[in-house]
Amino acid sequence: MIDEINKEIEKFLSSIVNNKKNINSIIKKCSTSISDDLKKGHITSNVCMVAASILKLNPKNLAEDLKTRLEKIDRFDNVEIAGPGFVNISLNREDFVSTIQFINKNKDSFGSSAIGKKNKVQIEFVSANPTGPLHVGHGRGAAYGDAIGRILESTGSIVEKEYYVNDAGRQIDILTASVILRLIKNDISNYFPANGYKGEYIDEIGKKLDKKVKIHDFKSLSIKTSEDPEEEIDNIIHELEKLNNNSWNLIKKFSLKEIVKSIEDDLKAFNVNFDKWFYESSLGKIGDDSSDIALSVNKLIKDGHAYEKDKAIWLNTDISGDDKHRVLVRDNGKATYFASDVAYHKNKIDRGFDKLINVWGADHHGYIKRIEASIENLGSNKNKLAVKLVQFANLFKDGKKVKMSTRSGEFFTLKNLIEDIGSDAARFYYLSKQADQHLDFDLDLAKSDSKENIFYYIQYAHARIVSLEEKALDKFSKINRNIKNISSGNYKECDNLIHEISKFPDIVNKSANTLQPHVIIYYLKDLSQLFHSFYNDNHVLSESEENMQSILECLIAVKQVISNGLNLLGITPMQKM
RNA sequence: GCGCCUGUAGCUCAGCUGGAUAGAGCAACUGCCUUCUAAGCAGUGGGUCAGGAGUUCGAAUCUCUUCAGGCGCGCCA
Repeated sequence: MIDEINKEIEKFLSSIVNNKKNINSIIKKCSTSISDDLKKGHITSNVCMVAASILKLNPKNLAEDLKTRLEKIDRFDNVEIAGPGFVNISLNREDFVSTIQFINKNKDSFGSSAIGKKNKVQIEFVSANPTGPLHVGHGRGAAYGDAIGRILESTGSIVEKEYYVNDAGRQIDILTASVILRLIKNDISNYFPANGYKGEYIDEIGKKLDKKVKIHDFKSLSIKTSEDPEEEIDNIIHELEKLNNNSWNLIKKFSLKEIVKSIEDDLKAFNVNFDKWFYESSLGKIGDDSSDIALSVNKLIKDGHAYEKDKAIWLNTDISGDDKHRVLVRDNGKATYFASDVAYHKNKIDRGFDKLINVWGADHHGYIKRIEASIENLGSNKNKLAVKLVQFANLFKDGKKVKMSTRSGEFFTLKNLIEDIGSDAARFYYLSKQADQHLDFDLDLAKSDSKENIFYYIQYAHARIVSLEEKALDKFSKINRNIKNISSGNYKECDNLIHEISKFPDIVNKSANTLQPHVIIYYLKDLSQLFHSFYNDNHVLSESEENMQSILECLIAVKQVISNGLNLLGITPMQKM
């Protein structure tokens, strides 16, 4: 329908403007869309105001001309000029109402589109270090990355979701040392380094360890304490590796596997599934010329973007406006984490994605420019990469902020959260605010049974419709669904609802274009509000059979839209409450 | 010091590719359950959109600036 109007607008513009360029810039700037409120007609356009400002003409005169053109089309009931020059169009009733049948015919696919043009999009998210369970901070990134994955997929992109496992760094050595030290703690008088991982999960891993792994050798560990805790733990790692290299490697491999598995399980419980788990270690070592990491660094050197200085290798990041050059290979010959990341991004680009989306914690924003520089320097376009920052979420319980400290091993894990309020409510609240802004996550609110709890407010609308359907079937045993009485105008109480559900595809597209799932939440809240209001004003089951046939057809469409919206957020609609 | 983000009703937030009277929920006050789920509905009050300047037919939205808050600025990961 809007396409048809747009065509008419184009015809109109070419009848008053000669300059093709002007026409295009007007079309690009103006918007013709479903009106926010029925008082403004079904469809509204600001094209006359935009055209007026570019052409230096009077917007109201333009609107008059456009109005006379549009009035000739009999699918429109009424065309009005409002405010400074808006053109508001009312469709004829049959067209307006037809959206109900359209929804009920398309069911789950209503709202989906092809605007993604089958572009291959890769979303990398969570990617928490595999050194312990996911905590509530990771949950937000998980909910966000997964939701935009679903939204992009439904709007026609081909999405691959990936978790980057940092298994190559020093953190994994610390993890391994922590497991061993806990296992032999009685033999070395309970010693434990300040920077080791202390959570219970460390003991759990130890308990599961295969009996064939010999920990006996480690008992002879001599501890060199140090002022610098980093140095101290490095010494311990070095000693342990020396005592029994074979067992060290086995324990390391096992610990990593256990943690990755537990992360995967937690994410599954959170309704988040990855297509690929990419291991940093698969990028190889800098000393191996055939490894991804060496190939990347060598290419950068060869192309003149990286250079040696003070025995280290630096990347020139000027191209992205980074404030200084960054080290790829340290003066001791070891590659930095950044070098791995450069290789990883090269790997992603080589896999042929049209778009890369990185979901990062907001504390990494200083890292964006150097990655962009590396992408440009590797001969690709930095616009292929979109980094979406996710701010930390503060957790509130009993009105108080929950303190979290990774160091002490005391933190609210994602698993705790899911057990406490459920995966659906957790996802909902994570997504209820723009991702790059601070979120206060109120656990009490998420469990409360008031209207303030929007999660239940929306679910309640869905459940109420399910219940109405059942009750109506009980009453009439069979319902011949049709929209005759709505279509004829005999029954108009649903009009607000019909108008609202017709907005849904636009909302999904907006959410996809801006990568903001929260617009769907706010939309669902508005739709639910209209439904609850309708529900209170109209006693559906006491309507005539003919009215009820139409009403149910409409409410089933409303239910479908709520369900589709929730599904895009990875949330299961409730059938009953 | 530099960079990024934020400042909208008492509170928590929408609205921000410029557009019609700036919206919701909570809190306060007032109504609505012998009928479909009251986890609901209807109503009242509440705003110099942090301050200032600019761009224009039009600014919460764009630009500059001041103030306030958050975060980041390693040969850590």
